[in-house]
Amino acid sequence: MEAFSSRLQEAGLKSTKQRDLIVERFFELDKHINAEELLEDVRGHQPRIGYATVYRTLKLLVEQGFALPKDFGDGQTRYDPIHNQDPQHDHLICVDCRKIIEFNDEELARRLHTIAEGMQYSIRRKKLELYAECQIPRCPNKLG
Amino acid sequence: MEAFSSRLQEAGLKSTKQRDLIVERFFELDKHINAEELLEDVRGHQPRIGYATVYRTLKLLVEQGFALPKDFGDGQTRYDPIHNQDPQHDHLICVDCRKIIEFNDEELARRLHTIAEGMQYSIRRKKLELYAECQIPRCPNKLG
DNA sequence: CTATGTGCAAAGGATTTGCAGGTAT
DNA sequence: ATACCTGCAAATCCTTTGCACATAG
Repeated sequence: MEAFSSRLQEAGLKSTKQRDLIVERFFELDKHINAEELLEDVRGHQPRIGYATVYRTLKLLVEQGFALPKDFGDGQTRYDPIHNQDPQHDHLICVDCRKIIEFNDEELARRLHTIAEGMQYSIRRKKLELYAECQIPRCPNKLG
Repeated sequence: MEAFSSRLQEAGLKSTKQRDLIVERFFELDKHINAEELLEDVRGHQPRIGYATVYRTLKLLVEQGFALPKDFGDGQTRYDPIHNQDPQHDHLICVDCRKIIEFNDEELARRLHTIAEGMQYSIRRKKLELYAECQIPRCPNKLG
């Protein structure tokens, strides 16, 4: 993503082949990935890349507003790529199979805005996760 | 809380003075506390209590449904006591002073229910946090 | 009695940092 | 040239575990 490259330049930071690869793969994979998974993927292209570089690049992406750290309660931080076209979505996590579904709801957004306003606050960002069970009997996603 | 004591007995677990103290203080303090803060408080009463006991007791409280672990992104797990009278609330976190405000909204709850239903899911639990900025000019809570 | 709990210290897992080279600009 | 980056390993932070002793039921 060239938006990221130009942001780097503005900040006086450098473009390196490791960093570029990590960022490229991060956006191509386009899922709620964690550092370990990203490292593994990236090592398929450049085997000598280390943990530190992946963590440092992810932190950079977060600082520059290209990724959002997420904690789904499994002990590791996952990172959600921000494609600047899409509005910020929420998540529904299946309690049975751990599938993560993204959603967006205008009415919900309006309500949250109203709630915050009522308390004299303006929302900067939010975290909304619904942990839910599939209603379909004998759902194919169900584990165990 | 005696509800907790009886739950312990049912599970064949024991009541000890450390455990009782930790649980008592946890509910008295009644805030989004982390293990370290709770340990510190409890050591004011029994200086020899160790980290492990606090962590083990908190885990017990969570397992038995008396506390909810929360991650507000500051690297530590905080625990929210569940007073069985109150319905499960959400949080608004001030991005300036980190104050945590609890809230409840019926219309919001209905909307979330509708959203999940539309995707063929039933909500088991949710995590909703609004990170927001105070609208009051020169808010006294503002840091820095 | 004997299963469960405690305190300590050591282990664990995820993430960060220090350092001695590398390498973009 | 000279910041900035990298890889490695060591360090750090929060949390869990192993173990020998203590204690509740």
